[in-house]
Amino acid sequence: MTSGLTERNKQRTRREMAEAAGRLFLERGYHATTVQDIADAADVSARTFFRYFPCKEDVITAIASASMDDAIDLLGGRSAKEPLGSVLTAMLTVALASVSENPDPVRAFQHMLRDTPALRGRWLEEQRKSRDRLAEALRPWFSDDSHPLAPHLVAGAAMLAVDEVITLWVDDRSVPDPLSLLDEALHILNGPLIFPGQP
Amino acid sequence: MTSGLTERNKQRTRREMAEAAGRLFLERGYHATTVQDIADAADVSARTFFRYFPCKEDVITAIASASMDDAIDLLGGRSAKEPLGSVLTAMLTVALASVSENPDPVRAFQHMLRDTPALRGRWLEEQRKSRDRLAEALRPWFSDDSHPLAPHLVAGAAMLAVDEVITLWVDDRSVPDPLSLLDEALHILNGPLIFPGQP
DNA sequence: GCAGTGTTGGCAGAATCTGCCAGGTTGACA
DNA sequence: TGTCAACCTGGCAGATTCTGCCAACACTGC
Repeated sequence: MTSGLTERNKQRTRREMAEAAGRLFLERGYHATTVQDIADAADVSARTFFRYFPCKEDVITAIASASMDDAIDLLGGRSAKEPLGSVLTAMLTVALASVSENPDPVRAFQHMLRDTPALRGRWLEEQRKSRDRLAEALRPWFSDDSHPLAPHLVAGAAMLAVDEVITLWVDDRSVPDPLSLLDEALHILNGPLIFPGQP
Repeated sequence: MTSGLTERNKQRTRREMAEAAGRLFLERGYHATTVQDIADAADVSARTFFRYFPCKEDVITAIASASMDDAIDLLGGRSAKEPLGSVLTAMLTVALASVSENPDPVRAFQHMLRDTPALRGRWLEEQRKSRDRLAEALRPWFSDDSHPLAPHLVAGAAMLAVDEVITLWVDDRSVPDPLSLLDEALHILNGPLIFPGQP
């Protein structure tokens, strides 16, 4: 059963390890945190850690996927008759919600990511997976005779906008509101950006 | 001296290690290849390997950066008076050159990458760095009063097109020519893709 | 309750990565 | 050409990451 005690215990253990890892990485850095430290903080053995995550780096993906998953799930409840632009902006607003709500922890986390190549790679890979899932979720908004790359390009453009907005926002404290910046980015992407003369 | 014997020996050692690693990864897989194997194939000690690359995964970046670097360097010799579209297509043609010229090794390498999360992360990180370098190289094509995100979004869109084209090409052997597919992707990105109604 | 399945912990061992030092090679100068 | 300083290399010890194995325990379904 998916709602049995065993399953709930596993989810709890997984969540506790991910939270402990995120906290310890922020406190003392990735390399200064051993798997034993994370296991101790989550009150399990180091051997159990590797049963939940293939390697130490992978614990970051449990954190990375969470935010985007909520946003992508939102598309399932939307009708394909709504304009693509509305559902995209609604989804990206959800994706940026945690950024607007508690900016300081997000900034610290992004700085930690930037300074840790081992984690950055996994983070980017998780982003890449979210891009593919988003493309799949957007398929109902495209007709059968549209180009096979179209959903992937739209999904990629959306993820690109979020990525660049966050990148700018993390280092520039004068950026007032990530959401309005995102809106500007989306409208630039919507215009003729490769061949400026040809609309 | 940058042209001394010592420097040339170092470059040769680095190249031999990268080539040996790429060959061994393809032959027997990433995890089945130890650093000792790579060092033996390049005729150095394992200790020396870690003097050239911070970790085993990083040997892949020496291969990843090469292709895009040539393409981006091409922008330095172009005038900012040329249309953005022309220089972008010229650059991306260079970037896809090795794909068109020897497709089979590139396909095998991409499959190996896809099946090896540890390498995929580093590959994506190198792609992300190339994106930033490309955005910087594109700056002359943007006026001072254009949006600060504009070069980054154009660079990101270009890299996105290449990425999705290669992803489709790797698995679908019916794709005739990656270059014409790239052209289609660029024109889709150039159109109103987020808000289809508003050009 | 009881058998069956699945999860956990501990241990041994391989592989990755680092600090350290001794020995050899290279490059600059006389 | 000879000498010295700087650098590169190899080897070793040790910490950490990650895996295979087995026994003990907890949960599930009857």
